[in-house]
Amino acid sequence: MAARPRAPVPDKRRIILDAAVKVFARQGFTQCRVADIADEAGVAYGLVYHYFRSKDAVLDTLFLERWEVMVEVIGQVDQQDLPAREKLRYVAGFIDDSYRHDPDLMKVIIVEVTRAANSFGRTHMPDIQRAYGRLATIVEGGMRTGEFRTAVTPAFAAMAFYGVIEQVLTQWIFAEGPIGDEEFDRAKDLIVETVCGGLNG
Amino acid sequence: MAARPRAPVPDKRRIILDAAVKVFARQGFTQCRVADIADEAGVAYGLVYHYFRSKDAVLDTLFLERWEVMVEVIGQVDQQDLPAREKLRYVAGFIDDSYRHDPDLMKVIIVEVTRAANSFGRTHMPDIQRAYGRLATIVEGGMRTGEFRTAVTPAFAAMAFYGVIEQVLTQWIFAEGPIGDEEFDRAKDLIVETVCGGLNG
DNA sequence: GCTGCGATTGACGGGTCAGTCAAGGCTGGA
DNA sequence: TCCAGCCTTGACTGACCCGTCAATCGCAGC
Repeated sequence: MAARPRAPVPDKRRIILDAAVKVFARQGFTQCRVADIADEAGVAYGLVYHYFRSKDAVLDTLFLERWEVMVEVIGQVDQQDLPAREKLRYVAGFIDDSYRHDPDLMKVIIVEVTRAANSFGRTHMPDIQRAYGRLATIVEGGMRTGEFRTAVTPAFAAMAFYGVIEQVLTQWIFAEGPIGDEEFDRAKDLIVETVCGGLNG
Repeated sequence: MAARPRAPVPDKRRIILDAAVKVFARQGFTQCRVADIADEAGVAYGLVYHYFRSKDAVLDTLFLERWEVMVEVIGQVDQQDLPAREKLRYVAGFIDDSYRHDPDLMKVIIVEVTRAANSFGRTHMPDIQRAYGRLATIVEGGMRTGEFRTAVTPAFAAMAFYGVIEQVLTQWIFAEGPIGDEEFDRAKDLIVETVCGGLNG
């Protein structure tokens, strides 16, 4: 694919997407108006509709852009020759870093999509399931080598693992101030330690 | 408090609340109109505003009604003389049964409140935190007796535990058909087995 | 039967907002 | 310089919906 021939310098489409992340994170998808996105982007109202079919399409684009990267990463981690626990640690670290790098985007993805059972969560269910499936494959590998117990199914373990991660992110989302670097670093380890090690002594 | 002197037989307030659960679960809080609630309840539009200050107040009432019971139960379980793991199992079972008994209500509570970081989740944060706090107390007790490792903090463990439970419910919420009894029964054990036992062999 | 009052009704006001569209701007090629 | 075509603008349309309110209902007590 050749470099895009047009788009002189300011990629308005990108500017609109970035503005939408901010606005969706601040006000929520439903509460915000398309005019808010346009204002945040410093662009006319109608331009949003030049680049996107609808308000929904803006969120769809944001979600897919990031989610597909994540699914890809999970798949690639599983290709590596590593203990399953290390693979999970890498995944937890990736999601953790995603939040650290762009908390607004992750907030939007989690709050407006992966947990929105009546709207975008339903339309993107196949994408979400794909991520679960790949996590389950990692767990399954760990069970095959005897590294993990088989007390629960790989699918259940994957769900639990992802549930813990989302809950950690949710805490951060609800938190008032910014999160410190130490907390980000610690979280990766705690997530894996909890899910793999368990509470029992 | 004496029995309410009025309210001949059909408690319209209750009917409206029950109808709201159905409608909120089916369409989501934002997507549904107050008229939908009134229609579902078989009641005039204005009556909703006779019993509730606003559409928001209907959801607040539904949430608090159930959430306060849950917080109370968690507190009482902790009073019992049981291993911490059994306490957690009881809590998981209670939430599990809550969903089994009234999936629509639990769906509404989770989707529209505990995970709604931009609206009701924020206003009810203190209530939600209270539940976390009580779970953490249970874990802390388990650590004091040596039953649980102290590899993670009680607060983190409580969060992880609750995260797994919510993720299980979320799966059910997203599922198309009804959930079988066996699956409900199995879930309680799997949740505790995962969080307490861990994946490592 | 009459009166008082809470329960109930549903049309309406006022405001909001997604998406459309016609017009104007800008740029690069001829 | 001129033209063609995409980029950009923002007022406008049509629809939607929350909450109000004036009117009506129906029961309880007298």
